[in-house]
Order: sequence, then structure tokens, then C-alpha cells
Amino acid sequence: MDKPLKKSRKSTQGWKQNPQAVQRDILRVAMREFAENGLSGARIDDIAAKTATSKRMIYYYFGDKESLYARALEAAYAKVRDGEDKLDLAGLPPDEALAKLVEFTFDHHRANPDFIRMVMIENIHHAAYLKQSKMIRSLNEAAISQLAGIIARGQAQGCFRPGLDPMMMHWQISALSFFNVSNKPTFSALFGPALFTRAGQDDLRAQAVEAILAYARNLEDTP
Amino acid sequence: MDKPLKKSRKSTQGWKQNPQAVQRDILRVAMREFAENGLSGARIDDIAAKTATSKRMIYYYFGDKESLYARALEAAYAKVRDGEDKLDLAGLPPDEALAKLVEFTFDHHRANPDFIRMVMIENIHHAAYLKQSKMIRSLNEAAISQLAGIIARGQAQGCFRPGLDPMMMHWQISALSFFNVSNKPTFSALFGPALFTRAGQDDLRAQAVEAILAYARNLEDTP
DNA sequence: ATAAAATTGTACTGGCTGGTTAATTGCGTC
DNA sequence: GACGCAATTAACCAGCCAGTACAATTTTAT
Repeated sequence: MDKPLKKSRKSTQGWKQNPQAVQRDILRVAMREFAENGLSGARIDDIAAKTATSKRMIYYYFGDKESLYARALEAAYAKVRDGEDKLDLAGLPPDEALAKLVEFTFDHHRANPDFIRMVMIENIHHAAYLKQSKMIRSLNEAAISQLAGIIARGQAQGCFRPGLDPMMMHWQISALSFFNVSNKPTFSALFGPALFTRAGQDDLRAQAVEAILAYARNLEDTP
Repeated sequence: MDKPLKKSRKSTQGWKQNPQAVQRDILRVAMREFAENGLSGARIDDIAAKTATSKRMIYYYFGDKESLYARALEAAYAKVRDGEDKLDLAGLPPDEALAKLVEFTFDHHRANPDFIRMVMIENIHHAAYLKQSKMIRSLNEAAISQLAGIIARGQAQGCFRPGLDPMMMHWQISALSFFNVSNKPTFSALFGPALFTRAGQDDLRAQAVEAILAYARNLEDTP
């Protein structure tokens, strides 16, 4: 990866040319534009205009629009991944760990609307570009195994019911967290903004936790 | 609405020109194309080609692309509305009524993927076109009041807990049902197709019912 | 029958937009 | 200080595509 020249950080500092920074800049802008307008809706000229560089550079580094989109999608995933390891569930009892996981997921989705929009757009495209990315798949397996661990602990301890499936539970948690961001516009257009105020969101989150926990809990357990 | 002329059905029968059928045809095709490709991705020429009529007619009846999209969105809503009144919950005990409602919603979403895609696309557009439609709002209030009725009955009867909010519960049911269709491509790209087989879907639906009921149930009730 | 209105076909256009050609500058190396 | 390569710039192009001009034809009203 890194050329073992004297190209440490010092030597790159005074450069006028800075290819990596240019590419990062392009990706940053591209992600926002694609997230906002979709693949066909985004304009290369607009992306270029909001960049510190030019349209020609976009084609120089990324080839064509679709490749840029694919890279922007990966960048979006990479960006949310960074935020995810801030969650520490070690040492918590299973039910608290699960509650905290749901809360975290809910908040984390809410904090990354551009990522959500990218995923929405990707779903519109039948995940055609996601399928081709090897980089992305690895991230999500961690989520499943983490959940599997919590479930196993809870079952061993008797407070979770048997027969819980980690992937299905992940699906459920994702559904509530994702929908809350993805469908906010239509939902609030149809039913008013009540659910998307601060108080409404707190309620929704608590309700999501409640529903997941109520489902997972072993009824035989608490007398 | 209906002009009280001799324009009953007989007089329209021998027509060569049939404006209403032409418009319906255009809307049908437009809905599919917009659902598949989005607003900016859809091509008027493609829509015209798949119609029995010509591009000129699209502009004659609908003015421009955005208006056609707005009308197609309304048509999508109108189409799903038709399927919704097939659900009869009268006479069922509250918990069974709620279970049946969740099952129905889940299935109904799954049976109308094009509608789901239109709503996804509309969310990408921040519901800009949905907001302008007076026609659509009315439909969804029925869903809330139906749910409110079930909740009220259940609470009166003691089997549902107090403090349940119909809109929030609708949000939750919608989230699970919607996400199941909207995010199928990315989810199955990331986690494999297991959840979207016949058996997987049956499980997911049962799990959704379970989670909603577990949340609504009054724990004090069943000894 | 006849005029007026509604509907339809053909051919076209103009601006947008993804992508390119070619010339120029910066940078490390010998 | 010239050579080679990477990075950058500016001007340009060709095809696409929403939307139109105009005329022809069909239907309805009288």
C-alpha cells in the first residue's frame, strides 16, 4: 500500500497537488448529491461545481458516473461503520444489552440520514451495485454475531425464550430503525409531524425497545 | 361529476376514440415505469412505447412529466385502496382482530411492490408530490381509526395495556410490513435469501404478529 | 350538414449532460 | 536541467430527451 519512500506525512504537507484529498473531496460531495438526488437524478456537473476540483478530475479518478456512484456507496457504508464500534455491551445483563442495542441502532440510523437515503436508492436499483461490493458484506456479519451472543446469553440465563433467530431479530430492529428515517417524509405528510418531534421520537424509540424485549422475553420466567 | 346527458354507457360504446381508456392505459404504464426507474430515471419515450397510444397523447392529457408522475402516484394509492376493504374484523375478539390486521397489512404490502416502490421514491423526493395531493390523505385516516377501535375494545376488555397510541402502533405495523418489501434487495444481498423464501416470510410475519401482540398485551391479565 | 371542439400523428428542436480531446503544469529522478 | 509520469485545466462534442408546432382527423352540438 504505502510506498516506503520519504513520503511520510511531512513531505506531503507542502504539496500543491494532493490526489488523495481530491478524491476524498469528490467522494464526499458525490455521496451527498447521490443521496439527495439518486443515481439518475444527480448531475456530474453539479457534483463538480461543489467540489474544489473539476469535472475532468472526476472522470480521471472514477471513470464514469456509475463507478463514482458505486464508490460513493462504499464510502457511505465505511463512514457509518466508524460510528458503530462505539457501542460497548460487555458486562451488561442480556436484557439490558438488548435494550441498549436497540436504542443505539435507532439513534445511529437517525444520525445518518444520508446513509439511509443511499440504501433506499440502492434498493430502488435492486441492490445492483451493493451486490458487486466485496467490501461491504463483512461489516454486517458482525451485527448478527453480536446479537447472537446476546441471545445466547439470555437464553442460558433463562430470561429469553428459546427459538429466537438472530437474523430475524436483526431484521426487526433494522425495520423499525430504518423506517423511522426512510419514511419520515411520507408518514409525516400523511399523519402530521407528531411522531417526529423530540418527544415523539423518544416515545417511538422506547416503544421499539419495548416491542423487541416483549417479544424476546420468556414469559415463564417472571412470575 | 357525471354529466346528465345521454352519455350513459350505450352511447359511448361505438366510439373509436376512448379518452378515458387511453388515460387509464397511460397511467398504468407510467406507474410501472416510475416505480421501476424513479422520476428522473423514467423516460417519457419508454412510457409512450409501452402504451397503445403516443407520446403526444401523454402531453395532451397530462401536461408534463411531473404532472404525470403526480397522477401516477395518486393512481398507485387508489389502486391499493381497493384491496384494503376486503378486511373484515367485526366480531373478532381484540387480540385476534389485531393479529389479523397485522397479517393482512404484511401480506397486502407484499402483494403491492410497485406501490411500495412509489412510496420509496416519494420519500426520496421528501414527499414533495404527496404533500400536494388532497386525494390521498383521506385514505389513511381510516387505518388509524380502525386501529383505535381495536385498541379501545381491547382495553375495555382488559386484555390490552393502557397507554397504547393508535398512530404509534400503526407506525410500528407499517414499519415491519414496509421494510420487508422495500429493503428486500439490500437485505438479501447482505444476509442471503433465507428470510425471503416462503418459509422465511411465514416466520417473519408470525414474528411481527408476536411482537406487536406482546407489546400490546396486558401482562396483568393472563395469570 | 356544418361548425366547433376534442383528439391524434408526424416531425422537429433546443438545451442539458455524460463523456472526451488535447494541451499544460507540477513533481521526483538521474 | 531534462526526462517521464502523474495531476490538472479548459474547451468541446454528440446523443439524449422533455417538450412543441402544426396539421389532420374524429366526435359532438346544433
